[in-house]
Amino acid sequence: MSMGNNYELYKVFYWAAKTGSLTQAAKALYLTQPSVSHAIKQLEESFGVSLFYRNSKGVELTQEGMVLYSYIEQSQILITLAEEKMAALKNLDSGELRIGGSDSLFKHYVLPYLEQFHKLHPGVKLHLNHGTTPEVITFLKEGRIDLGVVRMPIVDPQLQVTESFQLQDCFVAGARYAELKNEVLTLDALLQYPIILFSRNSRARMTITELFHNYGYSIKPEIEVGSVDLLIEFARRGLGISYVTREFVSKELEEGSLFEVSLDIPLPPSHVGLLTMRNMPLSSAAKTFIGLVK
Amino acid sequence: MSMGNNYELYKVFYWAAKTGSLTQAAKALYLTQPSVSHAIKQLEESFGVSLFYRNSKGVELTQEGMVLYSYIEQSQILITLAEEKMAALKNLDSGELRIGGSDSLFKHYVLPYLEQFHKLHPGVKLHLNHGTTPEVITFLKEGRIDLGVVRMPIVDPQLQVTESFQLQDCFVAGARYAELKNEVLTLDALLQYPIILFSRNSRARMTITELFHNYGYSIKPEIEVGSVDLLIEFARRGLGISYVTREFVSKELEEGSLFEVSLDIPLPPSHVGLLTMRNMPLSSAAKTFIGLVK
DNA sequence: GTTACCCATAGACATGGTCTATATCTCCTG
DNA sequence: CAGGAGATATAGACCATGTCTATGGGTAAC
Repeated sequence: MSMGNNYELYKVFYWAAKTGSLTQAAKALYLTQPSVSHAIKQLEESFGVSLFYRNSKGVELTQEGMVLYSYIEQSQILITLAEEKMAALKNLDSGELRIGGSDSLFKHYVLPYLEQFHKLHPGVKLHLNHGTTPEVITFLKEGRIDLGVVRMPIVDPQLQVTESFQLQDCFVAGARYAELKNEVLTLDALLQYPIILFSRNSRARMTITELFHNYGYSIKPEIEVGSVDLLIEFARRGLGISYVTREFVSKELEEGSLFEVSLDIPLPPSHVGLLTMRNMPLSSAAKTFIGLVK
Repeated sequence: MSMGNNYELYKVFYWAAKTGSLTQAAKALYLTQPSVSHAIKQLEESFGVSLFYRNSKGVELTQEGMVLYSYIEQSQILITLAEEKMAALKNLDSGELRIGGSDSLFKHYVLPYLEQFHKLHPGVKLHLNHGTTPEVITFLKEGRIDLGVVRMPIVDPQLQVTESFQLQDCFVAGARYAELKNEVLTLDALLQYPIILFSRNSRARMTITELFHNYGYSIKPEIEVGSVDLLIEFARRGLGISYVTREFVSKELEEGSLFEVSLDIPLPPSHVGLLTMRNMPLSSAAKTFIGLVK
């Protein structure tokens, strides 16, 4: 009575019962007939019960064998489904990809990659969770997202950071300030104009504030807004000069509804990073997506 | 991509996921922690996917691991149920016993054993299929019954016969023929009385016919009936002398409503045999029942 | 009678699962 | 901050056991 069989035996039993032949079962399992015979015997001895009638045509389940089969069949089917499902997850025929980040980064930066990814792997469900950088980091640590897309720099020993893309922030203005189009302004000159900045707690805002401070100036916005779309819109309507990421206004720059205001100092580039948990395995979907971005 | 894992790995995975700890899983499976660690790693490599996050407190399922677990959990539960069920069948806490035979043998011979068996193993369902000897043999060969209870002799190479009990056939009469009570009749004398026999195709009928034939007589019944009950009833009512199995009329003999008619020749005993298929494994229930009878 | 197809058995062999020993990491505690 | 407790990972040795080949026996069909 050593209950607790090697579960491998059930696989053999399943095929023997299903095919009604130890020989056929052996072929299905890429084994030899004696191996199957031996396996069935082991099961029978462990249960102390005969599972098959042996006859010249093959084997047939006994009453007890049928009882066992009724359980094992379901069990084996589930395992087969599990293996298929795992293969699907691996091949990205299925599964999900959960990304966290800010709306503007999603819209202007992540979207094309997502489209590409979705085209390649339409079976993978996409979940976008928007939030601020600290929120995204929390999501990551709670396992609610697979990766985060945020502005650099991030310093957190638990996080793996992949700097993936460089963005260039700049000042832009609309037709109202057309006279600045071919000028190169000093900081002092710039500050004569009304400035529109992103709200106080954003990384871009902190960066530009610090930069001006280093040059001995203090930048105080006329207008503060909470979304990149508003930064763009206000600049277009001539309410002031907006500090935005150049890549996010490429359309407006092309069509001429906005132009870049040149300065006599270089503005620091900002980096976008992909955040993942360090020492945590990535899902196939996340791995593939990151590969796509790089 | 060598899909087709050793199913034993799923058992390990199940316990690791269930306990949230490789160490605990190892204890549950009577393995060491490195063995479990190794097993999980094999699964992960075969799927090309991480199944667990490892942390200092133990392990936690990844998204993919959860998917796998949702299948494997059911599968393992089914296997556990299967093993419990098989143990129950072995212990005769469950299962069924299917016996074929004639109604009279059931009533007069098998019943006490069935009662005893049922008392010992109330979980085993009993199925009685009545039929003639050839029918019972057919049932056996078709696997519709586990064993048959019939009169001997049976000659069939496919059948295993266990002679289990000896019955003595005899002639009995009722009050109407009270004058024979202390007589010892010759066959000749007996044949002066009306004889009641079982129907033509029964083994008892053939036996007695042949016996008389060997002594140079021909026995021709006044009345032929199709059941033992009628044989008894007719004799009691004085319609003639019935040839019955003594053990089947023990009650009537005791209470005096019938008495045995002695003859000057010995009547051959008849044997009841338990029939099973030769070279076919017996269910636990059948094995136990046969043991009980012997 | 003979062929062909089953399953059972025996015994040799080698794969691979399991072990011990050790490393590494994290968390918690004094 | 050092050190202990407890978690998993790794390396390497060993031997159990699963698998094979070879063979036997039985039955059905031609």
